[in-house]
Amino acid sequence: MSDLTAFVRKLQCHAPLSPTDLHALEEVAGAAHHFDSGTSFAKEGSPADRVHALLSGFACRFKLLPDGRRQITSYLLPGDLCDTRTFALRYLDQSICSLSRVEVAVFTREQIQRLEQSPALSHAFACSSLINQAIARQWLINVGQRTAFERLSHLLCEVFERLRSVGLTHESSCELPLTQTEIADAVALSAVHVNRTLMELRRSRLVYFHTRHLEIHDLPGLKIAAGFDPAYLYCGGH
Amino acid sequence: MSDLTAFVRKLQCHAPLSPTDLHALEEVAGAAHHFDSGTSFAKEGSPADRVHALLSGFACRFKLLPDGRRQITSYLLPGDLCDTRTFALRYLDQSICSLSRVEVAVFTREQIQRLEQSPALSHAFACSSLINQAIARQWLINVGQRTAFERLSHLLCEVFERLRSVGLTHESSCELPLTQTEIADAVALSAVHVNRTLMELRRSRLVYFHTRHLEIHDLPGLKIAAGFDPAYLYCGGH
DNA sequence: CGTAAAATTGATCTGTCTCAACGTGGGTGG
DNA sequence: CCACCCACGTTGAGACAGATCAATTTTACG
Repeated sequence: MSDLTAFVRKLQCHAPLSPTDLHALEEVAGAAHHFDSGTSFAKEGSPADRVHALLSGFACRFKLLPDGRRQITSYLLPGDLCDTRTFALRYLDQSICSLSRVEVAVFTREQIQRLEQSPALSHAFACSSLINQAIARQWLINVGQRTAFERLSHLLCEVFERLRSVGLTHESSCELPLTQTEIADAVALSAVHVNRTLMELRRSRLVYFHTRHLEIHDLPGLKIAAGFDPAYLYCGGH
Repeated sequence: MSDLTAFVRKLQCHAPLSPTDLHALEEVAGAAHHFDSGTSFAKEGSPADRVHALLSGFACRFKLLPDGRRQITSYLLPGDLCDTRTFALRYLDQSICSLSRVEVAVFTREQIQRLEQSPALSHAFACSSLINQAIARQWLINVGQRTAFERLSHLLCEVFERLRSVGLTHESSCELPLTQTEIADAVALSAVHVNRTLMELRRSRLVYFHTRHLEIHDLPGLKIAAGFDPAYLYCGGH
């Protein structure tokens, strides 16, 4: 039996789930799949016949350019769900790859249809999709307009808030199983410059990131440096 | 009575619409709204109680940073539709602003619900949302990984294909009512550099853009320069 | 026509990249 | 349990794509 805590907690940010809803989710989620770090469990060009929910660990969507440049277009954190309307298109336009050991619930079209008969679940799925779109737009703003320092600050604020909404932070720290290269490909900087900028964040006494562990020393300061407004994450509640 | 041609044509790329569907659309679209260039007809922070479809003209979503930097996060071209699930969230996270004189159909929640009772329309709306998401991801890749020359090439390829799918191109030219500044804020370059790069595209005999009119002299060459793969636009058909 | 917005061009500056070397820590096999 | 190894992180120096600043020209439009 897999642990749906993060997933359920995230959905409950958007709509109160009835015991029936919870039961339906549990039944359908069934046995979760486990994948090691670095596994592409959804592949660009393959049929769009499954929807994934990440139960634990980190994953990402990305695209490779022919010459090797890579852009990570989103991080999937515990509780995150792919768009339930994916079935409308024939094939996936991007791969999803685990960045750590992950636990993934896989839903078929029929299962999603069944779940969406519950207004609460249907509403929560819709919110989830819209928020993912808002996050994607924020990433575009990040990469398009912000300096390296602001960019990293913003990304760290966002990830911290998203993890907090599913209970995966302590007071002001969290696990962040990402290499500096994986951060670099998300914010569109070189790994070298990410390293230098993380140093600068440390020197500014805002953030300390080491061995996949993030400590935020001054969250208000970090938010100001980033120009971070958490409204788009709708973590507050219904 | 407003002209739904572009909108209908776009939906028909995704699902064959029955006469009943067409009739329902026409009835509901009713009188379109007209706005002059530079009008924000949907405002960040305002209640998400309407869905817009652009019938003619150009518009964009954007976000301003406090110090004036602006990122355009998407262009809305004739036939484009905002996500029909917008109602799931309380307020809009971005403004939509016309870039030319536009004609906009406005739908209420009830109208969308009625339309979505048709499986064909519901499917077409879902496709539309997913394609908009794919476009947003392409823009992130564009801004994150491509050089100025590739970036502009890619944007022009994309816009040209999108306009072509709604019949708004001639053999190899189209109207593009955008200033170089508006292009600059979409691809995250300075207006000066957009200008220089457009010159370079011209010198390369790929593209000639002048007085809001785009002529593509070598579409295959432009696609290669851009690394453009139109699959994500699903313009082909069902 | 006159005027303001948009496009064009040149000169200079800078944030970030690239290349290259070196440090470090955790896992593996002997 | 030690030694090696490899991925990851760190640091320095130099290069460059694109930004910025500042004219000047062209275009759109009342």
